[in-house]
Amino acid sequence: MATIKDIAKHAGVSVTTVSRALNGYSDVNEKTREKIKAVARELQYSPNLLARSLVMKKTKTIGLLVSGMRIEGSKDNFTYEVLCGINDCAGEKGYDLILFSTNSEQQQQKTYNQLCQERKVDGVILQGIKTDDPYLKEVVESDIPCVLVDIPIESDSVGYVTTNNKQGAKMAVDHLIELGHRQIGMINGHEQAFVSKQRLQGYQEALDQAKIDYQEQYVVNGSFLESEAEVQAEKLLHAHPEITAVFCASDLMALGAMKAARRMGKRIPDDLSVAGFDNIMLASYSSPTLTTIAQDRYQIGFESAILLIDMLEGKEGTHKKVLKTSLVKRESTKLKPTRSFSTKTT
Amino acid sequence: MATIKDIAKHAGVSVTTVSRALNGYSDVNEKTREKIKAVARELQYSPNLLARSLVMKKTKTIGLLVSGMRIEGSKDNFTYEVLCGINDCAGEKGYDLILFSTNSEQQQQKTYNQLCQERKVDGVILQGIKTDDPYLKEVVESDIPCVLVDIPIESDSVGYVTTNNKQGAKMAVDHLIELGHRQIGMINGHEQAFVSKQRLQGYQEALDQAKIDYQEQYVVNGSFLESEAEVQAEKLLHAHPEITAVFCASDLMALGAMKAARRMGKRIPDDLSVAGFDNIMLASYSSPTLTTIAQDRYQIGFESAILLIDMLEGKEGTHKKVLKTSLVKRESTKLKPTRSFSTKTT
DNA sequence: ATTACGTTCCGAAACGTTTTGGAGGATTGA
DNA sequence: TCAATCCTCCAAAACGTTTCGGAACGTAAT
Repeated sequence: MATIKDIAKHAGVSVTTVSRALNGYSDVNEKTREKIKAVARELQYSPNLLARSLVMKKTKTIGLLVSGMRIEGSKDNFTYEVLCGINDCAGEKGYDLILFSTNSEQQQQKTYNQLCQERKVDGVILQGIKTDDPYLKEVVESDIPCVLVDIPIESDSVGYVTTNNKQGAKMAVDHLIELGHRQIGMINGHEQAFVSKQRLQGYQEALDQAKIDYQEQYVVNGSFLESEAEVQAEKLLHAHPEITAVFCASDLMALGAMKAARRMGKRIPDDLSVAGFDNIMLASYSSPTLTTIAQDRYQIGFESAILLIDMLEGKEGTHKKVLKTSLVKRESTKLKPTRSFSTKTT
Repeated sequence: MATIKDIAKHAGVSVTTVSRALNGYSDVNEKTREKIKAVARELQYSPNLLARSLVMKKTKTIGLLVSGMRIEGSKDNFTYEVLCGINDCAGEKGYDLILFSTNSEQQQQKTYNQLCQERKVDGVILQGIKTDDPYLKEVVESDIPCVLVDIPIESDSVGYVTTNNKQGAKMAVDHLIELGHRQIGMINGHEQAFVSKQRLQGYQEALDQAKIDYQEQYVVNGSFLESEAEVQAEKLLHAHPEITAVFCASDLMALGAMKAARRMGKRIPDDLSVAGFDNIMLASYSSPTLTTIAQDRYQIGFESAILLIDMLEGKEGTHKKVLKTSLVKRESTKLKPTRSFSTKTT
């Protein structure tokens, strides 16, 4: 409630002096600075950031544009964990987060630029948008600094953070190959996701390296949905009963695939090995527990915030960060059964 | 970039007229209004909300003070799902959300009032704070409109949304009693949570109604943590081997309890029935799947936002909302085994 | 005595809006 | 014809900051 004017009046100085005193400028006598600080404390003064931002043209605010802020996101926790990372980093560096709800109609009504300019955010982090999202084009054309999660686009004003999806996928498939599998299916996400392309590349590279021919019909799309993966897996396994292992581009889809397999009377991992991607919470609670590629969603968020804030504060350097993955071996993958009775698990 | 002044210049009118035209006032000729709108479109004008808020003393922004915004929150998804609800409702009503990071040091450095006054939020929703949190006192003393999640405090400027915890707990225990159990333990949360008190009341009421004596030593605290619940459950079951069923104040703790029981050689549900509270994702994926009390976290968030916005817009009426729960029967609870071989499941 | 400089302060403009209190002209009613 | 009313429009103040340019004064150097 108390403004800088009130302080000026009480302390018998000008508003200029109050402002400069409170902001630590050197051209104010220490005596009067103390006096001013005392008055400020007494009046419970807290600066009006709106007014400050208006003149400074900085809001110390970063916008968060999340496309998948829905309740279904509860299964994997991608959005939430990324958010935690962003929040922690932003908090450390003195930035506040403002959430843009971009659900349904709003998306059409206000353009990306309008959203950002109205609220005057210093920069933006975008998560969960698809490659064909109308926002994406706006983002790269706009000159508002922004960081994309899982979309590899880089320019003066846009950077990105992602996991090394190709390497991760390759690790998963390598693991299946090591276990003796040669007929390995893949359940991918959808065309509108960069990560899908990259994970497919990793899958192909692993096969290639093991001198296994890539078979297009071994790869189906499950839209990153458990239910859709279930039906696609069933189709796939029916059409190609020779498949003994399947790599899924997400854990959720792996759970769907396991459901399908079980319904078809295939035991996991004895008849079919399944590997996922993400290492979500459920992966360690499902039965059997799921072998998967771990990606650190919290760190993705944290690094995104670091990257953005570095950009905002004019630090030079590359605007991208690619995080490592790791293989988490659990129960859902196993040595391929051979005619000789070798059924030892790894 | 373009301001109201630019539009005024281009359209040959005053800024007053531009403002009034764009905001739909009636004292501007339709012809000139159209002209102004056209110019605004052409210049890609978007209003500076900072400036507007400064003079209007409304920011159309609601603050979100979340205490448990940590990565562990990934297991139950309380925070995330509440957030989704808030976000959706706020989006519908034209409010944006600003996240206050209140981690560690920040908490001491800035008071609740400072946080809110600086950013000039219209109102606040608080989630995950404990009854002994320093913020809580500030909240009730402050006159900034706010809504508390799961803390039943009501006044002119503060309201709350919560689940009917007592009723929910009673339903769970009623269910166990119906299954024939008489020795029923409880693993509660901790003293700093209102919900713990309420769930304990529900437990007691159910026992009371079934004419079962309440035994203090049958109730232990697991701090809402899976690990802590595991050790407390083990102690409890060791000390009182006659217990055949246990009601846990959260699903996470129920999972911990099941782990403990299994390690002690008790089969679930054959030797021990376990019921939880929350109906988190994991409850339907664990094995055995968990009988639990469902509470709608999304709706908690949604209703919180409704309540707050109603308060902000001056709607009269009560400032509280208590949501219903429902019992979800799954595999972890079963008829108490009797001497006669009746082991039919419900 | 004059100049130069350092310290400490302040007035006023600026940021981009909304809103108050009218002004000017056209229309209407008597 | 005069007054009242309506329709359009506008100048200026206000919101709470920061910052530019300089003022006032004292001290040190010449």
